[in-house]
This record gives sequence, structure tokens and C-alpha cells, in this order.
Amino acid sequence: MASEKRQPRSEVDRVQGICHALRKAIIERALLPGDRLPEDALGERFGVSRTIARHALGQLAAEGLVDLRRNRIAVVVTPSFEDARDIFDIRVDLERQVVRHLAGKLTDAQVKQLKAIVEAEHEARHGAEGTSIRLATEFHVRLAEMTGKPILVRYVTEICYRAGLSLSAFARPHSSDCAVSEHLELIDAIQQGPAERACALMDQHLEAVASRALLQSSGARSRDLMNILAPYAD
Amino acid sequence: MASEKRQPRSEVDRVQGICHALRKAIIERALLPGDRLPEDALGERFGVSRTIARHALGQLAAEGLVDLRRNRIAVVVTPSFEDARDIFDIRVDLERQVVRHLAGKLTDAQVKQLKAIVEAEHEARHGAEGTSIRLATEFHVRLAEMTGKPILVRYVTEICYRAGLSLSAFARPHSSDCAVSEHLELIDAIQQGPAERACALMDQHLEAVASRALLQSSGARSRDLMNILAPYAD
DNA sequence: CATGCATAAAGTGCATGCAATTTTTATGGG
DNA sequence: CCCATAAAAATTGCATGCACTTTATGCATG
Repeated sequence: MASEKRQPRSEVDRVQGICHALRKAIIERALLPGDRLPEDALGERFGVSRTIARHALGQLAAEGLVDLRRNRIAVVVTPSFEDARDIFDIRVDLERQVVRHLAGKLTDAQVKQLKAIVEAEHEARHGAEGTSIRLATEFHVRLAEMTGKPILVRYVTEICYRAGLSLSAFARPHSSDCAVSEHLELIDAIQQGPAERACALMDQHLEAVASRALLQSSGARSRDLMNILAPYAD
Repeated sequence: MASEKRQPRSEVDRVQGICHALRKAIIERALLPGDRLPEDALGERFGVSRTIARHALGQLAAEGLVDLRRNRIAVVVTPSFEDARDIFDIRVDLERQVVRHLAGKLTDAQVKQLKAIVEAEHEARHGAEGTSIRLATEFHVRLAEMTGKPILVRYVTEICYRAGLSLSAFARPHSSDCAVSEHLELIDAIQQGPAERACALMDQHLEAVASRALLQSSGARSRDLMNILAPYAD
């Protein structure tokens, strides 16, 4: 009962804690593009002062998840269609790097870990949509972490969250069944196959995710009044 | 004398102003890896309170330029050799995208703009080393901006600064002459050539920059006392 | 003369308060 | 009933102050 690790009284870091919570809320679509994030409200909710909440918002703005304009209430970013396309283009490159580094080198423990996530995805497929999307994202992040390259992890993580936000701006239906089977195939290909085949499969998977959401859906679903009213303008 | 645009009394944003200044100092090697950045000192130097300086440091930490640890003075990041390699790998992918989007599509005005930067590089080649490096970076950033894709610009910019910092951690001699001629060839290839040739040239250029700095140089140049003194130990 | 410990200095972590700006609500006229 | 306008409320921008932690200094001791 003696040598317990002393918690420095304030958890890891309060700013990071808030960032984490907000990222999760965004990826789970509890927070939608355009939603307001007033500093007081955040501070009160998380039991900190406005100073800390403000700092957290600054971080999220740097990550492209929050829109911060002077003297204005912070809002969740509303990615444009072009943004979404660009984000997925970058994501493909980054995740190809992940796959290239990992192909043929996954340990059994790692495979097990990945399959556990996919299993969780499978179980969540009829529950809250948010959980399913979060797990799908976690799969990709975990994969990146297995490269042991912190900088690559940072960029993959960020771009995955931005991709998730883009999806939430355009697509409603998230067909988790596809994701599950595709993720399983990916694990297999990375574990065994040559890097090229695994890369190709990752390309295919991401392209599928993007087009299920971005293309199939009626294009914009933009909340921009000008677009919505265009057909009625004449 | 009437309709001047009203400046909101405080420039664009004081936090961004400080970030800008520090980024520039880092890329010009006025600030070196490991250099301390105390909040008070920054605040005093830039005429703002610690609150603002602190916020700026948070942003730079998110960009990977500053190391921020609890209760400790912020320091300029010291990238490891592996970090440098990973950064350049990502950079290659991102800049290939830039080139792919731009190949065969540069306007005359854009070409002129790029050549002006290279011209400035040429003139700076015997002046302060920092200026030369900053201009070389600016060339790549400007190129990215010409794609008109803000997200791509953001990532290219960030990775260029991180690459510059990595170089400053390992390499001393920055041979600007090479950069100048290579940049000129790049402009040409992007303006005329097919995307594939331009991409290949960009690959080659970045690989050359990286190896001139990372490989040719004796590896680490780490300021770690233990390493420095190793030969003198016995 | 090197080493360990107590004390002082420097620096960060964070809440609070006030001025300035924006957003909302209320009000009056057409 | 709608629009413009003015007052009120909400919200951000930022400096300051205090508690706490780390780092530096000094002093005694073996």
C-alpha cells in the first residue's frame, strides 16, 4: 500500500483532456459541423476556467477541427467538398506509408489487437452510429501506432479525425458492415502479403469509404443557405 | 483619405504574430534545437502578457516545433535522426501531390513569382545562411499555395518547417547553390513536362536535400554531452 | 575540495476581473 | 406585420495575481 505512483494532483494535462473529449465528441458525431463551442460553457462543463478551455480550442483549431475567428464563438469546422477530397488524398498517401512499413512485419500480438478492434466494430454495428465510426477510426490510428513512428502517427491521427469530420458533414449513412469486412481483409493482407498488394487494398478501402460517403450521397447536403435555395431562386 | 480599411486596433492576431516570428527565427536558425523559450521573456519581447506567449507556445508545440513539458521551460524541439527521416518521407508524398496538381498548369505570372524567389535565393547565397534557408523553404511553400488547396498548403508548410528544423539539428553546411539550380529545373519541369517527370524531379530534389544534410553529415551532431565526449572518455 | 541539504530565485499552471466586441432582445415607426 | 434602431446580455481578448514546481544558489559538513 506504499509505492503507489503519485498522481500529480492534476491529471495528465487538463488542456489535453478537453481536446481529447472534444475530438471524441466530433468523431462520434455528437458534435456536428457548425455547432458552437463557447468558452464559458466548455469551462463549466469540464470544471476549468475559460483560460484552459480557450487554450484547448486553440489546439483544436490548429488541428483543423474547430473554426476560431476573432471575437466570435468557436464552432466545429464545416469542411467543404473540396476540403474533404483533399483530406482523403493526403490520407491515402499517409496510410500507404503505414502499410508499407508494416507489410509482412506484424507480430501475432499486433494482429490480435487489431482483430479485437474489428470485433468491437462488429458488435457495435447496430448500436449507436457514433461508436461504430469511432472504432473504425481507432483501427486506422492503431495501425499507424504500430509503425512506432511518432510523427507519422501524429499526422495519420489528425487526418483521420478530419476525414471523420468531413464525412459527418456530407454523409449520413455509415455502413459499418463494409468497414468490418474490409478491415479484416486489410489485416490479412498486411500480415502476409507483399507491401504492394497491401497498399493497393488500403487504397481501395479508403477510396470506398470516401465514395460511399462523398459521392454516393447527394453531393453537398450543405447547410449553406445559398446552395439550398439555388433551385428556388429562378 | 476616407474609406481606408479599419484595422481592428490590434493587428491580425497577436498569438499568430508571435508564432510567425518564432517560426521564422527557427527556420533561419536564429533559434536552435534545445534553445529555451521562457514565457516571461517572450511576453516581454513581443509586448504581450504571458498568457499570449503561452498560447503561442501551445500552437508551436502542436506543429512539432516546440517541446512543452509540464512545469518546464519550453524548448525548441530537437528532432531525432529517425524523426528527420520520417519527416522527409512525408514531405516527399505531400510535395508530389503539389507537383501533380500543378504540372502543366502554371500560369506565366506564377512562373514569374517562383523565379523571383529563386532570384532572391541566388542573391542571398553569400549572405546570412538563415536567409538562404528561409527563401528555399518559401519556394516550396509558395509552390504549395499555387494549388489553391488550403489543407494541402497547411500540411506542406508545417512539414517544411519541421524539415528545416531537422536539418538545423544535423547539418551545418547548407549548399544554397544546389538548391538554386535545382529549383530552377523544377519550375521548368512543372511548367512544361508531364506530371510524372516533374514528380520524379521533386523526389530527386528532396532526396538530395535530405542526403546532403542527413547522410553526408557525420550522422548526429547531437549536442548530447555523453556522445560528444565519447571519443575523449578513456 | 567535493557532496548533500536547506533556502532563495525563477518559472509555470491557472483562475479571476475588466474592457471591448458581438449577439440578442426590446422598442418604436411605418 | 415587418423592418430599422437602440439598449441589454452574452461572449471574447487579455493582463494580472497567487499558488505550486522546478532550478539555481549558498552553506555547512565529511
